[in-house]
Amino acid sequence: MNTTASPDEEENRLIAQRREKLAESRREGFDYPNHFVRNAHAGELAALYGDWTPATLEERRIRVAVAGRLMARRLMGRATFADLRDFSGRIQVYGRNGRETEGDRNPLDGFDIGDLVGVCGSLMKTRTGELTIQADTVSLLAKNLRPLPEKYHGLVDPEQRYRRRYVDLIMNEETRRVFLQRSQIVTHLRRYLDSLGFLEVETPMMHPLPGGALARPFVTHHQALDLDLFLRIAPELYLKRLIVGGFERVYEINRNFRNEGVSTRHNPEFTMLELYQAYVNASEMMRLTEQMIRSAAEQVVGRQQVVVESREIDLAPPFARKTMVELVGEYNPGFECSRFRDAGYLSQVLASRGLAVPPLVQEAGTLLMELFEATVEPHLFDPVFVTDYPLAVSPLARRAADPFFADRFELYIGGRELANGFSELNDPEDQADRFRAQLREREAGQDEAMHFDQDYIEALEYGMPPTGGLGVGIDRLVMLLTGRSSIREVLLFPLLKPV
RNA sequence: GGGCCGUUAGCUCAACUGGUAGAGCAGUUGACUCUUAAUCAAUUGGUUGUAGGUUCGAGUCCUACACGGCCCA
Repeated sequence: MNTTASPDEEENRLIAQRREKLAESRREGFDYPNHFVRNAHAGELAALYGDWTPATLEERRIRVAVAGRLMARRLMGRATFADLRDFSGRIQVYGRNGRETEGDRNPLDGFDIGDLVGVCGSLMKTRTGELTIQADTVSLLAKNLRPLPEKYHGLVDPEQRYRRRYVDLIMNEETRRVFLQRSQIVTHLRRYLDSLGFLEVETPMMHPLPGGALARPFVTHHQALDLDLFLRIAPELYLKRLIVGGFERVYEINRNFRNEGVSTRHNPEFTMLELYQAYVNASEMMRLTEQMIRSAAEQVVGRQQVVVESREIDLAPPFARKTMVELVGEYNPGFECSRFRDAGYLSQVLASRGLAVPPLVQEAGTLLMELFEATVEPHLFDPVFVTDYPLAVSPLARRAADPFFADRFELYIGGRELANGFSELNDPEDQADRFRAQLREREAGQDEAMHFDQDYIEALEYGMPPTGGLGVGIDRLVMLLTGRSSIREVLLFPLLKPV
């Protein structure tokens, strides 16, 4: 490993000073020890001893050993107060000259804010009644060489918060809370599905053929096999192979990769929950979706209401259910709902809204979807299941009673698409036809269209039970439940261009 | 991809119509034995994102580029 400091590190005098302090500590025997044993966590002490009287504390002499990061220091002559923080929370440490084990030295002397230290001492209360560790010894566990941001404002610059998330996490309680909640949400979803008898599985992230969604993939290459592979855009086709195999309830929570732009709502890699349940249909998937979201909100946020853009959203089921045509009519005054199959009419409506129609798109279903996305989607604030999606935009979903539509829905909350589900197409001949239609779109230049997956067709030919499927965007769900409006606020390390 | 905004000390921010780059925190030195954004005094610290241009003179005006934020597609 290269241990020479780079030029800019040598230039910064604050870092240089601390390097010198580290060198001094090394001369005194410091060697990044790992033998410090804690007997308490900082944030738990108040609950355990907070209501003891000063006299009782003095009498019982509760000995504690805690470890964490020094977050603040207040020097009062021969007395020093410091804030020590570990994952559980904060405790105040008091150091004073003339304590038994340290001679006339203050045990808190010589440390910098940001240092990781182990503190041994006994509990006491200050004049203001704050539970505090009176330190006998404070030992350095790891040196903070790069000064922390200012204590009051913390780290504010979004770019620095994303690039140096570790500093953001040290400094900002709010950031810690969001990612703690993200973890709790994912854990909760797993428990919830496990309790319903779902089996968590892991399917390939590297696909010889991208499939399961309409998106442009990332390409990678396997050297030994001299084989191009695609980072998966969706696990769907593999999960349904498992349904064929007899696993009747499966789910996967994992990353998908789509080669698209980066924005407040898109990151090239994002996390999806996909689940499949044999012998149920899309209606059952809607019920599962609303119950699962309600339960996540209750468990993690503590209530069924969340606030998005200072508007409260009630997540109590059942969510509204409306058809796409119905909604297009609702948000486009004068729209003649009965003409939804009329491609010419739909093109005309789109044009009158100033929406350019791509030349590739002529099918009524695709045009209806365009119109929906442009004029309805952003307004869907309260939870609503949009049902009756056009078959033309649903190549993996079962036909509805009216074959213009698929038995498919999407859930919208807060103007964002949160979930997508349908009754899975299990007729191999129909599926082969749909793949062929996708191929025609590819040939016409639509590079997000699907490929023909012969192995998947063969899987269906073994017989797949009627199945309901669901995909939930985990990042968006976390945004909803934590009240964040940018996906970067719920990704620990969002993609940024290298500087 | 387009529009608007931003980039100044380690961090958070100032700097009028172009005229000597400042403050708070952090750091350093000193005072102070119950502070908690401790306080008081002194003090160090800058290639103003990068590269050009205009000008007697540019943090400020112009051009390009880099990175980011917000909005739109």
